[in-house]
Amino acid sequence: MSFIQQTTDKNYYRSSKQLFALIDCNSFYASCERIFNTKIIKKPVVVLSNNDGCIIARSDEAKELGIQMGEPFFKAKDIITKNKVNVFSSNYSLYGDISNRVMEVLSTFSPEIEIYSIDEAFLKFDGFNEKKIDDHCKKIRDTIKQWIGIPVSVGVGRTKTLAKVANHLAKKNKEKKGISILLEEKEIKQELSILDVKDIWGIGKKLSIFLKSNGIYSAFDFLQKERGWVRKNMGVIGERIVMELLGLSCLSLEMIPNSKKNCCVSRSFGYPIETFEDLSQSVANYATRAAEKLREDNLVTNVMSLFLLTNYFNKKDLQYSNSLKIQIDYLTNDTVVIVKKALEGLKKIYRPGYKYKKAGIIMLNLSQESNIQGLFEFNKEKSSSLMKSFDSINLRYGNSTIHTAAEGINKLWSMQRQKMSPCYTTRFNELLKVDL
DNA sequence: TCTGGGGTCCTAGGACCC
DNA sequence: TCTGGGGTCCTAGGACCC
Repeated sequence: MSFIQQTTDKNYYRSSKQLFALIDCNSFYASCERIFNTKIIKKPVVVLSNNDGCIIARSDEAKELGIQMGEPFFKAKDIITKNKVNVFSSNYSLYGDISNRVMEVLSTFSPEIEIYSIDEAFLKFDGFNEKKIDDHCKKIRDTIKQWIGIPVSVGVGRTKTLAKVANHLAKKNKEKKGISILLEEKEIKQELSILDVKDIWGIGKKLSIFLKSNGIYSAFDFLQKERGWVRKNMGVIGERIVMELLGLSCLSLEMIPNSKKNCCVSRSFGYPIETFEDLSQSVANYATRAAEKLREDNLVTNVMSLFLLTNYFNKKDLQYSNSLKIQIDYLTNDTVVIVKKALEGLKKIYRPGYKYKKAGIIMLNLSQESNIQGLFEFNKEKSSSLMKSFDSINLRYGNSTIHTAAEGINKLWSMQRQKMSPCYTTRFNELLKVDL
């Protein structure tokens, strides 16, 4: 028996009182660039990943030109030049700051908010009069646009997954004007029957290929499958998606962000690098940043993983990749210790004769700093006062004002970001430079 | 020439124990 | 010759997300 047969009588679509709204900023990074550069409004805009490698955000005008998400920049270069597309390197401090402002405004519209990503948040609309929801959504959209200058889409449903579906419709159908409220059973079924399985939240590339090879093309087709089949082939995740699409909420609003379990710092190099010297400078730099990130969140660890790899796109070159798990004898977030351990690890997995493309560090099994106790109290205090000075100097005078000797001075390996906009909202000095 | 970065969760299978 | 079975814990890898 399929899920839908089992559940039709129970009429889940009407049973739940709770409502979720998903607010999603349209082409977020491109929209951020537009706030401070009015000349590019209504013009095609794309934003590139680190190293100006891939296209990671596109304005509607850029989408219409056929530029694909995730497409390598060099492949789209012809279309970009021909159509005078405005191109920006990513400027995460700008986007992060704008995101905080958007979230702050959103939180005035409901006491229950989950910040889901840099450009998305779920709000809970419990106890709202359904007739007034549309007005409320309009107000959200207008306020964010007016106060911050970012266009958003709003989708409302009885589960997070249905709110995602609604948001998808709000974005896709122009006549909806950025708002879609999906609560009526008939309408839900209608929309699910034309929703491609690949567009369901939680179903990615692999699963959608698998589903289509089994004759499942729409979300509605998916709901026709027997429960046992879904469980067997897609595990609990598949089952959960089905329940959510049927209006049975399985995913709750996470108002308090869980503390991070891992923390990764990795970059592709601006140029392929071969020497141990260059590689160790980059690893020292990533380890330094990783330690800083831990201190920002008051976290510590005693285990980390180091990895490095060559460019697998470059078929002519010899390929090598390796990773190493590194244990530290005590919990720490001390830059000096973490850099030292990372470099010791690098010696073990570095092999000469390869052109390295990327390296990174993952801090694992993170726990709260307050957990440090016992034998290492002495070291802890000494280290944390040094690290505090380290962090406050870098905060005041800019990143990497102070750094460990291992990071080196000639950063040949560092990223290329040729088209970056100024950090309008976060770095006064840079703004001055530009204005002058 | 040029192909991102940072996360989460789930599962299968091995190690180990009694 | 014949060599248990069930439980737990850990880890690597795969899938997904933005």
